[in-house]
Amino acid sequence: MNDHEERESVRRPPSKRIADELRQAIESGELTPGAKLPSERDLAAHYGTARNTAREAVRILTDAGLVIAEHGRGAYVRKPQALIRLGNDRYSPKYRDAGLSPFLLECAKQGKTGRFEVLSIERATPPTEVAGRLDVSEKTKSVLRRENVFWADDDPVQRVTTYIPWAIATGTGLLQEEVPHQYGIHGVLEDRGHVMARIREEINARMPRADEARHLRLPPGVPVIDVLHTSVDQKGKAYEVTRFVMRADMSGLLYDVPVE
Amino acid sequence: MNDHEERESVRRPPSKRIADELRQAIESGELTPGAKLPSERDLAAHYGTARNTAREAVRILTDAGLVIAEHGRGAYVRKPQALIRLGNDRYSPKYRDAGLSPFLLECAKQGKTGRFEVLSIERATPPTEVAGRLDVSEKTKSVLRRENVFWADDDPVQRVTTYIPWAIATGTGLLQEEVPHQYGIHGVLEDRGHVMARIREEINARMPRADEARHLRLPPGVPVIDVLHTSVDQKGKAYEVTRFVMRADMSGLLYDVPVE
DNA sequence: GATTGAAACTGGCTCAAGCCAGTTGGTCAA
DNA sequence: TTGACCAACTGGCTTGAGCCAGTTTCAATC
Repeated sequence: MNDHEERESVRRPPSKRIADELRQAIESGELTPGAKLPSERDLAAHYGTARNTAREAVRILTDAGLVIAEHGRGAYVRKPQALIRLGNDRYSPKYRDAGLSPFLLECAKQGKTGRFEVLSIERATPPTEVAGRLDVSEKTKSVLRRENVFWADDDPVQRVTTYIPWAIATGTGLLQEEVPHQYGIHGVLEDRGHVMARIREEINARMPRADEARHLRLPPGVPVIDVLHTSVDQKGKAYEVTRFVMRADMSGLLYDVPVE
Repeated sequence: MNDHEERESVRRPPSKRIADELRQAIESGELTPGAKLPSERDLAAHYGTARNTAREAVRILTDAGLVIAEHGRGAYVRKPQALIRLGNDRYSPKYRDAGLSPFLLECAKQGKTGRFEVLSIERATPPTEVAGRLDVSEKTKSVLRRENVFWADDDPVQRVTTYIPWAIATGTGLLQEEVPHQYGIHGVLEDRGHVMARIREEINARMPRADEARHLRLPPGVPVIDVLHTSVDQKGKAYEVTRFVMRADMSGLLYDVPVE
């Protein structure tokens, strides 16, 4: 649009530029799932390109699974969908007994050095699937969100996002003190008697989002394994939701974890 | 090309028809991995279409992962590559003790009815990865190959291909008698004292081949889980190689199998 | 013999136009 | 009210042209 942008992306072909803008609109929530995209002819007119070019942009999004095109009707933003659902299970708490997180223990078993990098700790509004599990109060809809990247030697292997209801995070004084990395927030909560079981609710393989691909240094076209954990107490009340996103080719670190 | 074909595929667009022919050439082995495809301009001239149409055909194969296009060099048949490698492990022989194959037992657990359909039993030359494991004699390179489709209720879930060295298949009289379906060739060999351990050597997720998609009734774009087993005796000599290809969304039937 | 450089290839991407085939919503007649 | 039909939309696919940017090859030059 302006000089500045053109200089930076001078070689970005128009089809990809249009796709970028549409993708941005989708990922930012401006275009919600189910929303209809402008028709190919409208896109072409709006961006001043041939219809073929606009069509190519839509195709890029279709290939990426963000959009579904219906002959005669239009193109629509797709509801998120897993490529593979591998199954559900529970896993044992024996790793805590060993004094290590499962990830670090697996790294050690495989002769690698595991470490954490904290990307952010902040107050946030949880995504719907997390809010639903956590039963966050409708008024506040507020959680403590922490994002980590886990490394095995020099490879970024896992991205971990943890969500805890804001009331619990403040009520337990989680924010007032240093959180030991090797246990994570999960471990601190457990020390306070909050967590009794951790349920591995969903295991999926899917294509990574742009930021995930960046953090995990993924080449294009490589899928990730996506695991959603919920931590519950004896009464089944959820205190924590954790999402692991990991390089599929490193998932031995995940799947070698013994099943209860 | 001729009247007959045109009547049958009158509505198949040229781009897809070209893609079909190239795919056929690749899957039949006429174009081996690494082979160079004709250039887009040559394809267009050969089929009497615009270059864009030939280009679209190549793109279809690129999207399907069969071909890789290199700017300035050409398009080449890709070497088969796994999308995801999940890991290696061994699994226990306890299912035989239960008198059921793992598949049937899992079906029962999940309240489904499991059954087999035999597609073929024949003498064949094994693919290289199987020949390598089986250590088949260089001269004959001959195995007994059996192909099954496994059903859970009315869903085709698994396709199973079993390879046994021809000498063993004949030596044990496997061909002279009815092979009990619930055990498979593996079970018959075990009865004869041949099989001591079954090693799950590779677990991959990948896109299905055309025939696999057909047998498993897979919609386009859905990946499969691909597991390669090798059965060995005490001395580590391989007697059988089995390949399981299953719907990824039914793989609970596989992954719920306890690990030793 | 080594280096350079141009020509002849390759795929990447776009344009402007057109026809086909589905979907949708309205109009008009029964 | 119901049904048939048509017009205006949608995406699917093709054409034939052109320019760009990589790679390869080979002949001319150093």
